[in-house]
Amino acid sequence: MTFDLPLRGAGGEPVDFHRTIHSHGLIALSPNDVPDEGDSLRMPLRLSGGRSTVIEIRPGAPGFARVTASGALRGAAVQAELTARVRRIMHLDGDYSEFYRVAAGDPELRWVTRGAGRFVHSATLFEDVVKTICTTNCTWSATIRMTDALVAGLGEPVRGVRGARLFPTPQAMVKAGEAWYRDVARTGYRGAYLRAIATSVARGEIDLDALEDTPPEQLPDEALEKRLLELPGVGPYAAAHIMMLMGRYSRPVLDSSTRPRYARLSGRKPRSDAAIVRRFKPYGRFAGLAFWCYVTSDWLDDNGLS
DNA sequence: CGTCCAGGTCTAC
DNA sequence: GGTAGACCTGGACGC
Repeated sequence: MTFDLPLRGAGGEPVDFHRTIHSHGLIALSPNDVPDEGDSLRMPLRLSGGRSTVIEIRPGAPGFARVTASGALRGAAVQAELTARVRRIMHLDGDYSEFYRVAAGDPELRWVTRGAGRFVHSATLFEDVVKTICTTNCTWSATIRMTDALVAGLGEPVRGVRGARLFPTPQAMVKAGEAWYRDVARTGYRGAYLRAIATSVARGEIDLDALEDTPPEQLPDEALEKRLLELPGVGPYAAAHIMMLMGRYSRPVLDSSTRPRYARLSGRKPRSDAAIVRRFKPYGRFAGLAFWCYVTSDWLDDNGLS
């Protein structure tokens, strides 16, 4: 099944496909992929009715994304489901016009107004939480190794697509057992965190999807952060990171990668976290996103200060 | 071969 | 509420 999706935000703002799928590195982790030299996004999805597919999202006609889903999928209901999934993955229901309004007056971030800054979500928030844990206190190569092991060992195959697997369900991650995390996935001390989180989700003790679907008016960022910090292995860095992946952009992701990046790109000596927070204060609920765009502005080579 | 540390967090003061 | 020390792992270093 193939269909096109208009690339517009909820506020009518532009969405730059390329900048969106390169918003952060997490999206290239297994089982997702950014093939074709980074021009498309491939992602296995579990669908309703026990079906699964691998979708590929690529640039379509100007202003559109082209979505292709593997397998014998037919009918309006499936297309509606896929549309909803892709809208969530690309966060098309988010309104970034306020972010762009502030950025337009910021010479160092004016480039984002062309449609940058939208965070790509994984198939489920659970997947993004697990992957975030796998980024803590280790190198990126270790993150890749651990997520590869989780998918290869516990992910269900996608029928009809050779080699494709879904990200493991919470249930599968509970079932794996302590020894598997230690000896096979080699997740180190993170294994206990991953199992505990998977158990909470599987038992329904925490409903990540409900957290994501609750609007900020009902669940402000402060309260959301508090809930996330209750998860074992989730501290200030991980909470901010997960919140970004939920479209909650108030918290800057401060870690050993972004702090030096900020120092280098701003051409100033390393500054305190408080100074960073001050710099992006004008962005309000988008302060964390502004910081993220700032420290990743050299990821794509054509982001001159236009 | 030993030490250090990477996209931190937890626990114990 | 703020701050040392421990913590799995494995790649990068210095010796």
